[in-house]
Amino acid sequence: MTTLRDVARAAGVSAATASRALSAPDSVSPAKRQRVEDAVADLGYQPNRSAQALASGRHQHFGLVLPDLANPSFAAIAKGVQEGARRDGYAVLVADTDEDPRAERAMVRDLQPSVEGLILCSPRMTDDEIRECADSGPVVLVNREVDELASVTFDSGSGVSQALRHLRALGHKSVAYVGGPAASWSDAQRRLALADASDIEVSDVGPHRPLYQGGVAAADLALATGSTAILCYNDLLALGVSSRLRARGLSIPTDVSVVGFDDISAATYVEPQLTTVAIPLTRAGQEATSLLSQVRAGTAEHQQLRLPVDLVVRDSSGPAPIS
Amino acid sequence: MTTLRDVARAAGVSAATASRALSAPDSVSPAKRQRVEDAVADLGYQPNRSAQALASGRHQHFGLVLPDLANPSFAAIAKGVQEGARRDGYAVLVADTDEDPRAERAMVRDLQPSVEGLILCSPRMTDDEIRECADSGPVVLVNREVDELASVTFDSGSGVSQALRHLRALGHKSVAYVGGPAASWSDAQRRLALADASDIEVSDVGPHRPLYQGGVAAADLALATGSTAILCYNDLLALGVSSRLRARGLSIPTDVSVVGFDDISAATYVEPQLTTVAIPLTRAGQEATSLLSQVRAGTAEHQQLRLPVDLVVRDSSGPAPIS
DNA sequence: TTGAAAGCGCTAACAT
DNA sequence: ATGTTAGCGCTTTCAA
Repeated sequence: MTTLRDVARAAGVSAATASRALSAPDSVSPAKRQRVEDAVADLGYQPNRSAQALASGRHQHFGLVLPDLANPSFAAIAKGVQEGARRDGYAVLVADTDEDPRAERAMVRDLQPSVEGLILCSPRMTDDEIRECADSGPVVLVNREVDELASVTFDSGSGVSQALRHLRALGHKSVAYVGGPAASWSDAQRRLALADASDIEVSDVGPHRPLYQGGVAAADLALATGSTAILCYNDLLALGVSSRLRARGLSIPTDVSVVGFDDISAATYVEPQLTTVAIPLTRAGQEATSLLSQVRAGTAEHQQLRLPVDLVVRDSSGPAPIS
Repeated sequence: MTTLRDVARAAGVSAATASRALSAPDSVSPAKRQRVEDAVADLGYQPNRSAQALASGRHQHFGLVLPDLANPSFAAIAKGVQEGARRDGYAVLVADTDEDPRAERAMVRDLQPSVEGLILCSPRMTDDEIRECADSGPVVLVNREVDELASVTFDSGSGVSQALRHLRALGHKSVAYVGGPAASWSDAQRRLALADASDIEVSDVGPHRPLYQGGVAAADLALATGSTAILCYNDLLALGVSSRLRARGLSIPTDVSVVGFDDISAATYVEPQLTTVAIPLTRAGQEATSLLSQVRAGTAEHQQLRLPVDLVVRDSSGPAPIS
């Protein structure tokens, strides 16, 4: 184990100078800086991160807490967080809560002491719990808004409107909404926008686990509403719905139109390709890290970023059947 | 910031006793232990991880380096690593290399000083580079084997054999192989098994990025070989191949059979559902953490775990067309 | 610009 | 079982 003292000794300078040569090169004479750099290379010196962290109070770690890494939407956000963090010189501690709010709370507590800031992705906790978390350290929310806290969200309202206008233009007069987790903020957002819809009848099919199997289960409920179109909380659900519908002998979009949310890549793997509201997941992850840096700097106490979303029309939506 | 000294003072004990009360409760009298626990609760004490790490040399962090978080196979492995690590009381630093071997090398170097061990998932580096990494700290490989290093892999050979037997039984006499990244160890393994095939003619369609688009591009090449079946390096590729084939007016499995590798969930979202070799991805992640613990303990220097795989027959494979 | 010195908060001998 | 003590390796005042 070669330490900074070894480097300093080899370079014939003090430990302090060696430290400075590495962290603030301009505050050291070129000659000594060079000697230090050479010594570092010679000895293959690797700074001890724990010691740096302890002495400086900075560990260059961000934490990311999300409900499910295997969910492509969250994976995409995680990827964005990665990129952003790396760009800013941070490493990312990832915690997967398996959609469990209790585990979420616990993991936040575990993580918080070892990171400089936390990104909570689609947290399932209550607002109050989230506020508690934010009291213990810098926090940025993704896909959720809580008063006074920094967050990156998506304009779900606009997404719902775009989807509804699209369906209305195709002649649909009724749409069933297959909801996501009851505790989901973005699901609530979507319901809000749905409630505003005046020119189309909306039937709520209730909450579902935001997974393919949930969609399979929801399909029959949605169909029973007599709606000619089905809007889903996310693509996984929409994929499940489509599959079950086809299994029941219905044709998409001839008999019923299906629209999802997220635009995960699997949306284009299926036949017919899924019409969906595209959400800039990866970008959200990147923005979240930038925001987190700002929150730490006190520059963006409670900035709420709302990213635009876009309806991507593919083949799963078509004219309403002539009744 | 409340420190252990504060807790000790509040509990009327020394810092050492407070420390012990928390890390080795049995080495402290029940009375004092209780007082310490109360003080911790009262003051809301959170240990400083950096200080613990510096003093003890253990930071309770594992590192996970993988090519692409957005790839469902790697996400599944990451999820397993998460679970395993958490079970063992470790947090996980994740680094996404974006399939870039250079980035991979750099990230390993960055990460290594801040973790107690590294899990390298499908590394794209050369064997020698990997050995270098292993010289700087405990390392476990996933989906790759290097002499003398601990690893968790899948029995690709058996997977290929199972797929080939299946196709052979269906009357296929020729199969095209759509390969993965040229630098991929598991791709090489599959090619090895393919070379052993005696009762079926194998055409190699060359390496491809292991993504849906790669499959779309590969489909025409595969078809041009005149094979009646196509085996793909992974499901993403198989999905892309299937899609392109359908677009060209071919029917699966009537005209051509398609078999993938991995059994990602999207394999069941599509029509026809994909016949594929199921790989215990999440389990591999868990096993990797266990192995890493053992490697650290010196208990499993170079254990090489090879997990069994299973052909899952669905609807994308069928009898060879009558020529 | 440089070095000496004082910790950061904790753990781990060691002595009791 | 408990307290005392001495660091872990680094950063960062403070003086020079």
